[in-house]
Amino acid sequence: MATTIKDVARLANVSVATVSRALNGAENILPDTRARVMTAAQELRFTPSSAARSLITRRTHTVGALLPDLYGEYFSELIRGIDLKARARGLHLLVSSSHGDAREAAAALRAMLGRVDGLLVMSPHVDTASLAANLPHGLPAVLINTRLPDAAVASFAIDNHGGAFAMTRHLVSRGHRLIAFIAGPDNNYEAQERLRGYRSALAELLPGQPELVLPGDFNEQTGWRAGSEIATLAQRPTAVFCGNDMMAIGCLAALAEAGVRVPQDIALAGFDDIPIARYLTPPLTTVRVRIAELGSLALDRLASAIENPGRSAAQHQTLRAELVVRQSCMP
Amino acid sequence: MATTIKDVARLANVSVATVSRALNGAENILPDTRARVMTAAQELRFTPSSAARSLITRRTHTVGALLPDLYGEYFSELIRGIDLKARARGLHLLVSSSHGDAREAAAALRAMLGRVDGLLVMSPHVDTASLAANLPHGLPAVLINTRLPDAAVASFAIDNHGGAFAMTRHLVSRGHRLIAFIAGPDNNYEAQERLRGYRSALAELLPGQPELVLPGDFNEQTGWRAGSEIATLAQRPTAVFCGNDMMAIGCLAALAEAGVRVPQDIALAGFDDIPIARYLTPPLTTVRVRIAELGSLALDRLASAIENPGRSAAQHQTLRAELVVRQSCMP
DNA sequence: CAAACCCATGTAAACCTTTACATTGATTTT
DNA sequence: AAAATCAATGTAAAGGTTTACATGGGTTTG
Repeated sequence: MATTIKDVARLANVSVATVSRALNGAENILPDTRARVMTAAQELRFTPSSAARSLITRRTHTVGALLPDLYGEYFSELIRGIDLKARARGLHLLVSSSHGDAREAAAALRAMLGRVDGLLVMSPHVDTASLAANLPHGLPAVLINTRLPDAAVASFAIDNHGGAFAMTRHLVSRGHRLIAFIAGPDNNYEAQERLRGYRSALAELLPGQPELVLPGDFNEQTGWRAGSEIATLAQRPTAVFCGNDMMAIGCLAALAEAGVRVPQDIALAGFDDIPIARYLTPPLTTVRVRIAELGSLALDRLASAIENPGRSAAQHQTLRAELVVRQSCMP
Repeated sequence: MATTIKDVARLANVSVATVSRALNGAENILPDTRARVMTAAQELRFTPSSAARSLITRRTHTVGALLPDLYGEYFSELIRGIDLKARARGLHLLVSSSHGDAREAAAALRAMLGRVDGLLVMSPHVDTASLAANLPHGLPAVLINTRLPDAAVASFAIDNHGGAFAMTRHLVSRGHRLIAFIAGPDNNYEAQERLRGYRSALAELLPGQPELVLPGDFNEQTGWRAGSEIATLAQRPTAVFCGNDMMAIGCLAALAEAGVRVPQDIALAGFDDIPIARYLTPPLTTVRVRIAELGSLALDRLASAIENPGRSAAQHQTLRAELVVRQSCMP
């Protein structure tokens, strides 16, 4: 690290400009000179100071990912998808997470400001989203699963409403009439959309049939709690649709503990199709969301926004969510 | 981003040095002057260029995490633990992953070089580990779950051998004699240690009893494959000890599919105690590894190595792995 | 053969901040 | 009252790289 471009220049008997050109693959340089520079650089184990470089080029070759949390398979998959593409494009990935509220998110965002060429923001909080909208002008950003109607920012989202609607329809078509729904956190956009999908399907397909919504927060524990409650209900529903797979896992455990068999006694469905969903006992019927793909797409869009700062299509793209029927709701 | 410290200085009617001092909380500055600078900075939405700053201070306030993969709950938990502490200390987190082989890892490591103040390296590949040992002199690093006997680098590891030994002993104490083991990847240090623990426990507690080791790679799929094979075995083992929880999940699914009941027909055990382990049906007996804590500890150590470059204790610390008995091996 | 040109390379400015050192004016000491 | 000290602020160098512009030798062209 102590070795600079000057040291290389001295050893190769050229100027620093030539070293820079050789290392960055400029055209107009004698093959012989380039070779000499390369050798010298290798010999000295020279690594250009990225600080100095980005100071002048105004590029950090880093993208920031602002996530609500790093907990569980969902985000694991998302990061995996992002990282995959980031690596392929030679971009570094700066992650930040665990920001409970919008204020923390704002701080995290500000801290990233000079360090990244672009930003991937996934935030369920509506106010955080609006914050992302007043990003420093010119900093490319892509929103993931966030509502931000008229902002000049590209965004990707899962079709949560459509997926939840399809799942509810599927359950209805299987003869279920009383279908419980375990909701996600109130202030979470995805959770809201899924709940809305459940409700509109009920309203359309089973008019007059009451809904049964239990609170949850997307973690196993609240799924477990809801499952225990359902098991003891006087008028027990014949199907439970969980706002995400994690809660379905918790719910499944609670039901098993209470002696309620899935799928014989009750049908169970989740949302996300996290990798282990198919390995549960019984395998979980769920809505497939290509989470890693969501991350990959978002990063690709961000990367092209960085490369062509001009035409930043503030497009919103929705990813279809597809029904995956497994044994957890096949009597 | 176009606004620099000079703009602030002009607006506040002071020199750039004073702005710098005011913003960085130097002592010797008139409260009135400081206030004026703060106001100006806020008004202009000034954010110091981290490139320029780290160019001169030689600090990036960023740590790099080099991970083998970002797949599944294990790494999700690890990153969570790292991120938690990093945030608390005002450090940014640069992640890099998916490096299949040592060459890729080396490239990732080199790319991080100027960008981080320290490095967290988790690599199962022995050759990668040795690579971490010849890091640019002076760059603090902490190794996680990696074998590197005599390097001058701090390291943390789970007591994989002890955990596997304890689990095997537990199974033996429950009366099991033929205990299968589903191994992790060959070239993975953790996998090796766990296998070694299984073997030494067998040798010590059931001398003469043959071992039964099936290949695996730590993913659900190979666990499933091994489970299917076990189900059809002529002389079926009475217990299966999986090298990690992911494979246990796959194995459980395969056994259920084949009509082999857990725990009535066969006992099942895993390793890691990932969050969902307790929510499986039946809840999984496993070895608890405080994964998030492992990450937190490693980051704390790294942070203190960064702050006190002098006394870099190249200590190796082992984290106890503790048995968690749940219903998957209680007949 | 001189002029025009081209190509490889060198020189130096620019990027933005921190900080050692210089300066100033006020306050204390002799 | 002059000298010494001190605190607040200013000046300018330094950090390592890229790149616009300058330079100079060789080649082509008229």
